[in-house]
Amino acid sequence: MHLFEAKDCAITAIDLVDRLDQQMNKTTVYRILDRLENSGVVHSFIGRDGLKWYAKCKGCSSGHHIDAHPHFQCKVCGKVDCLDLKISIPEVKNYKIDSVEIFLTGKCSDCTE
Amino acid sequence: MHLFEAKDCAITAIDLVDRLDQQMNKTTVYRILDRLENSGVVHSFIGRDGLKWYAKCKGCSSGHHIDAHPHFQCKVCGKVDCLDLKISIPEVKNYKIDSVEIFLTGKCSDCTE
DNA sequence: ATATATTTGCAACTCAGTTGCATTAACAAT
DNA sequence: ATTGTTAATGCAACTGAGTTGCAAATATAT
Ligand SMILES: [Mn+2]
Ligand SMILES: [Mn+2]
Ligand SMILES: [Zn+2]
Ligand SMILES: [Zn+2]
Repeated sequence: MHLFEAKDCAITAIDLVDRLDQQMNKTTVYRILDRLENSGVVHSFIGRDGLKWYAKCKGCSSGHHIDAHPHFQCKVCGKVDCLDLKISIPEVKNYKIDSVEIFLTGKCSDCTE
Repeated sequence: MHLFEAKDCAITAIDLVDRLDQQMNKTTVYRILDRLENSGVVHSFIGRDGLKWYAKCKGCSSGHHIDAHPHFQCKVCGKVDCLDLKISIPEVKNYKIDSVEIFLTGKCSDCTE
């Protein structure tokens, strides 16, 4: 749909709105993001600040997301990455777990001196 | 500070504001929550909807939170619980991980027929 | 009693995200 | 090409959680 998903790290909705300000309306950006998410092109998650982040999917299809990976935010540069990492959650008594969302924070390699 | 932390599951800030509407102003509720969090009485986290949730701490002290536990939201009743469960995150190359936030969704025991 | 610091109420504000509606662009059928 | 139908966009106004500034009220200290 749109090429602005060439980045391999995540980006906030507002950041996209800002960046595309000259090219399209903010409502349009949000609607395109919705469509991209529904069609399995991007996935979204909520950061510790409550903002919505988007990143491109790998191997998801329309209506079926398989993005169970953790996300990592660097406290120094603020960048958010999708981690290609499988985390297993043990069975929990009295709880039937369907989905897992993991948000890590720390320091990325660029910011480690 | 205030007694409304007798619940053992989590509660949203807006829910508290609503519930205390007759007794105090919403600004006051938010400020008390801030203080309670800073003093280690409650901890907060962001739900999948971007809302802020609060739950009482166990063994945290002023300025030092040790709430590394996962949170679970039931898709049916919407209730959010703190899980007394330790999840280990493996080392990840190029990332120095400081904090871990885990949000699970599924079905709680009350809602399993 | 008086001065000082802390807490509260209120209104106005911020800001990410949404909604309604009119306009435009894309697509099909004739 | 012309008309009709559908989907995509722009714009402005709205929503709702959370914040801020400031004045009024309470509490604490001297
Ligand atoms: Mn991701
Ligand atoms: Mn908790
Ligand atoms: Zn970094
Ligand atoms: Zn339930």
